[in-house]
Amino acid sequence: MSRANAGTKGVPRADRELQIVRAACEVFGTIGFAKASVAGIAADAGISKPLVYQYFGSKEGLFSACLTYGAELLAGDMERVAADDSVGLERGLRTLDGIFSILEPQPWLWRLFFDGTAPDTGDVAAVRAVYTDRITRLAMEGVGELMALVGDDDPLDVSAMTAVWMNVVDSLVTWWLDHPEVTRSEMTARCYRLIVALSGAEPPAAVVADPAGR
Amino acid sequence: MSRANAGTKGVPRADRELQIVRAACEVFGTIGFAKASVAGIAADAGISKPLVYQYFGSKEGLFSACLTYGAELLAGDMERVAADDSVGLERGLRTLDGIFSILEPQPWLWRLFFDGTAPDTGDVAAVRAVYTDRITRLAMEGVGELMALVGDDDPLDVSAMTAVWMNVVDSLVTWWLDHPEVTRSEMTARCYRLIVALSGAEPPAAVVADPAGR
DNA sequence: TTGAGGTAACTTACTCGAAGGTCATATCCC
DNA sequence: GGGATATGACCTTCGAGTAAGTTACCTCAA
Repeated sequence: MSRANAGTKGVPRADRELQIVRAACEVFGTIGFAKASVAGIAADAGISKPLVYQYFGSKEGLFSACLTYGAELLAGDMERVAADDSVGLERGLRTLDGIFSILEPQPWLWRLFFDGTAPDTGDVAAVRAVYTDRITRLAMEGVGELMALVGDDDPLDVSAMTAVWMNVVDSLVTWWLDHPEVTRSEMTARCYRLIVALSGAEPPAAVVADPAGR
Repeated sequence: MSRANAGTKGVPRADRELQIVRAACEVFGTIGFAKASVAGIAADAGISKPLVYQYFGSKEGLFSACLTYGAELLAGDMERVAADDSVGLERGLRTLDGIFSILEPQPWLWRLFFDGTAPDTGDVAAVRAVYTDRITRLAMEGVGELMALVGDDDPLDVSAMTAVWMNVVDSLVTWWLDHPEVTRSEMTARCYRLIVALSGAEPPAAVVADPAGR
């Protein structure tokens, strides 16, 4: 008796893992950890549930892998921007544009990181802590520079403003997801205008060719 | 044979419903709809699960009631602020302070509204739509005034900025929850300073007696 | 005044389905 | 044969929702 596709030593483990992780990222990032089912993810990836468990051990293990995959992409890009010599609002804009470029083909990656239904213990928490540290450090560095420019160096103020900044990014991405007809460059231009509107001062405009967004 | 406390016609329905809703708000707002269990909420409220179903019909029905309870409090206060004659950043600050005053004794109410794990269909969606409309209208009105002052009246820009503003509020509240030693008045003063730092321009300072927050 | 019936408040003990996780087995390549 | 890739069928747990019964208060006729 032959089982469908059983034993087909078709795909090397590393490739299969990546394929599963990509499918899982979309599901987790779209409907959240709690609502996602492993069987559904396996079906999306075109394989069976036991294979997921063989490779990732548990639903949490799979989520950890997804978190690592997505966060590494984002944190890497933010560090690249931070290594440039831009400061203040320009750095903020460049960071936003980098995030948009990564999220353009796979917008759900962002929500992976802010998923309130994911476990906050064990391996998942550890992975998240690593990347939260890396990203928060970058954000706080940038926000600190900005606030020093305007003369406020109260550490708690910087802390609160960092939280605000990270949520501003979150809200801009979320808004973008709700307006799929808006392109990445339009979105970056929009962020430029909003920042100008908020701050009054014009930051160097090197990031966007045309602030009107066309 | 006597069942524990069965038939004790202790509490009128309206009182009991309020008691259940309050307990449920805390649970839903703290761990989210998906992770919350009706049995757990019943236990917290000090009653049994079937009573919840008798009064609210389903888990979703209970959540709808919670949403209505919390959103009515918040929307009511925001409308009160909007009815004042403050504009621009001052109105933003007054709105924040009003939100803080409501959330001070029951901070979890805020999360109720932004819970991504709650169903987005049926009664819950309808209730949320009603309050989203009410609150977004107010926010967009305030943000629109502000952006008109700086000469940007692009509707999509106003829409995006409204999303940003609402998430800024969210992030400030969340930051506050993570720093329980900070009092409401300190928090309002902090918001004042952050807004000043962001905008450069000083808004009328009537909301806070001492911007240094002491 | 009393007690019988109606009804609201409340519970224990269950059903049932969905989803996490496991087992035994099949196929293929070296 | 041995190890890697893969699966259908199963077990188990958890939680939403239900059935059926229990107690207490209220009303009203005799």
